[in-house]
Amino acid sequence: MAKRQQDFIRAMVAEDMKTGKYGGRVVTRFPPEPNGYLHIGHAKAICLDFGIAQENAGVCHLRFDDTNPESEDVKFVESIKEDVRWLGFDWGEKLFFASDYFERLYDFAIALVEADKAYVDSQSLQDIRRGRGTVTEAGTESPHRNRSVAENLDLFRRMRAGEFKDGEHVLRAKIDMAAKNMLMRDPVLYRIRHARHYRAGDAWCIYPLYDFTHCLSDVIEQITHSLCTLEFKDNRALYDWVLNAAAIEPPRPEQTEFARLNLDYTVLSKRKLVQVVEQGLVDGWDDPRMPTIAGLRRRGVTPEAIRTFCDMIGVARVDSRVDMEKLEYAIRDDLNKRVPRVMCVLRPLKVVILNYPEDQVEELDAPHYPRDVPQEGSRKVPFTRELYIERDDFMEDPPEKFFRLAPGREVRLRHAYLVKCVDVIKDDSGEITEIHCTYDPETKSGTAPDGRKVKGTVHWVSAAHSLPAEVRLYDRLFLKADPDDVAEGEDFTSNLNPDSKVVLTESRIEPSVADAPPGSRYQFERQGYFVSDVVDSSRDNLMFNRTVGLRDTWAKITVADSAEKGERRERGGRTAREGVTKPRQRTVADDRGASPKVAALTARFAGEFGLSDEQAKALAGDPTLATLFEEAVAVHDHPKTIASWIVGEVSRRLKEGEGKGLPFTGAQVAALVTLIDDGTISRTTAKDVFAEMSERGDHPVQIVERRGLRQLSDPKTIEPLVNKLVAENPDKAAQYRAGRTGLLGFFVGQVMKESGGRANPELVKEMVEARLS
RNA sequence: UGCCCCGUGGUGUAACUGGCAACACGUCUGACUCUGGAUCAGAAGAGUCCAGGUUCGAGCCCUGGCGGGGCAACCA
Repeated sequence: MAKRQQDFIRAMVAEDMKTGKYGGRVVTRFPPEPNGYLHIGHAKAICLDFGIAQENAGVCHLRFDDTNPESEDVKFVESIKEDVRWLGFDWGEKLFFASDYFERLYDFAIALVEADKAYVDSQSLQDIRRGRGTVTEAGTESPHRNRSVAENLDLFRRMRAGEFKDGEHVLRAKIDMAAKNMLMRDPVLYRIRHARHYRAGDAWCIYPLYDFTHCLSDVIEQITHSLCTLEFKDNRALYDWVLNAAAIEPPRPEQTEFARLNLDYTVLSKRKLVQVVEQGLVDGWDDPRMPTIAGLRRRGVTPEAIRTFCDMIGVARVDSRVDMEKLEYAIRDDLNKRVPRVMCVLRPLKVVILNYPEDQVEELDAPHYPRDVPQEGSRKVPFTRELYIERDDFMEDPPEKFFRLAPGREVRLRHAYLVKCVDVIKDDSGEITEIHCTYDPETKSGTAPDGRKVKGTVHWVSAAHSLPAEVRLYDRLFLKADPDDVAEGEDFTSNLNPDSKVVLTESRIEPSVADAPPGSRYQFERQGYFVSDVVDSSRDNLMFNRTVGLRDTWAKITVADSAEKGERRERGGRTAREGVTKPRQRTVADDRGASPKVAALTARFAGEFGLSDEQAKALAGDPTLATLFEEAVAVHDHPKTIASWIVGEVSRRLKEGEGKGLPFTGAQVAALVTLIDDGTISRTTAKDVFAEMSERGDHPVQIVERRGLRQLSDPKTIEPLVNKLVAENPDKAAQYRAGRTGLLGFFVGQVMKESGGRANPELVKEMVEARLS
């Protein structure tokens, strides 16, 4: 079974399920603020939140994070619900509103005040800002920071009671005005706003802020995994602080961040989307060029395609920009399998079949799907003397690789006869107005009885029977993959693609589509996927939106040819993150940052023990490590090995342990190194022993004896292992002998694993090399 | 400039506890075809930002650089 590749979040959830951290529960939430429309970036989050719940038999809540009365509205609540449902997700009964928690949040706040962990600040907005300091300078404490609990309580209650005007007071957490993390500099928790809330009405005049609301809402709803985007990374400390302050014990909700989606040639920030709509640069929120769910829907994209796309792009912690091609692939892949084919001529060119009877009409059978799509259905297409074909499908003077119609050439009319161009009619200005052809009545099957081959097939409609239609061709909204890549003084709107919408009003479509309801999707053969517009299209006024074009290798050839004539495109080559390294200048001596004491110690370690400057500095810089090192070298005189163990393994341990200290002494480290030096254990084993030592503080010698970890250095013990492995992997052995020497690692690694890490790796390596040579 | 996060083919993601750098999109061949679509077969393309170090062995561990992003709303 090919297991689906897991992203780091799914791996984490799986781990939590395994360890029973939340007793097997998985509860996620999708928490939009009802102040705008959802876009494809939200779709990624929705697929994650709902997807992970689904996969783990959990639930996902839809929670509106509606704590800002000034920007929120029911209309957004409704559109968000519609979009989530349309995407195919179901929140069941789990529809929540943060505004419904106002009373409970207020109680939490009161408790915080009572615990002296929050206070009412009466400074002006400007003073609060000023007092926060900057990223490089600590903030200053508010003069009101030390108000008594009783006074704070009184003030906060009166804030709620409406005794003050907007901005007169705020409730702030009492944390640390000097915190490196700006969010921890006594963040504002509540503010006064005499504004009507779309849901809570006038019940409140104080409103909680995000950092206070979100984490406690998660607690109220018993969320287990609170997933959000990377820009909330720094907020996590505050999230945890509030939970601690509210005395919420684990298992409790935990926040995990992932990278938001960036898509090529479009923008996905609420602010910018608002801007293009409000400046009238697009035709509203559901303009098919918009990356909004509403826009994509109107464009004809299916929810399945969006979900597939979200699966394809994965989830990670790195900012990235996804190719538009990936979305287009997902759309085509889905539509190919499900939509009927019809013929529509976008830019008509009249064709007269000279030898076809004037008033004859043949109803030709045309299947709705090609052979390779397992769907049934067909329709009749009327064939007559006068037809339209695509202007692009005729060239008077065609290049080599042009397979379509040209003077003297024969092509197949899709689902109909072979026709040959015999004449080209032009008007006074030289514009081609009409093509004259003859047809071969023997070729109704689409093939010629005499076996002659035609390379090209073109689509067509009957001039008399076809229906007029408007077709809108949509393309990427921006000219540049990164719309923000602009010259000084310009903004992203200067990168707008002027041709992102091309309206064709002269198009002709086959009559079979006449009665299909708006929103019907088709593939217009050889063109692309289209949908009849849900708002504009009607029986008498057919209008279609292009969802996405077909893959077009002909277009690629044309582009390539013209590029060949002009300058060659630059290919390959790294531009983005080229790491240029300046030569290192710094030495221990000129290390300005270090205190004199540390510098002296560094110099002593380097001099006395012959350590590298880097190593010496690493040791000297941390008192715990320095002491440990001195203890160890006093017992065992191998400073270099000891130093590398301490700098490498011990320091890592120290970081992971988060200030808990080390359960072992320098003497124990020395003992461990001694075991390595005298060959008692392999280094592989030593790491294992070290792990146990730092877990429980046992003496390495005891660990080795108890677990029987002595190194295997006898070739006779190792040989059978090597032989067995080589016998079991004849193909790999052959590849190795053929020169794929990278496989050495595989063989050595396997033997090491087989021996429980006890084999002497050098010996193993030698033996494997000898055995395979 | 302080703190935090992150650097793997052109793009997005994988790589178990250090052990064959994998998958998808895109690109390029070829086959097939009544859609220059789809499908099928195949290929090219990274030695993992750089420099050191530890190790038999490093994308993964350590040190230092470089590069990108986030944070100074009474927004979320």
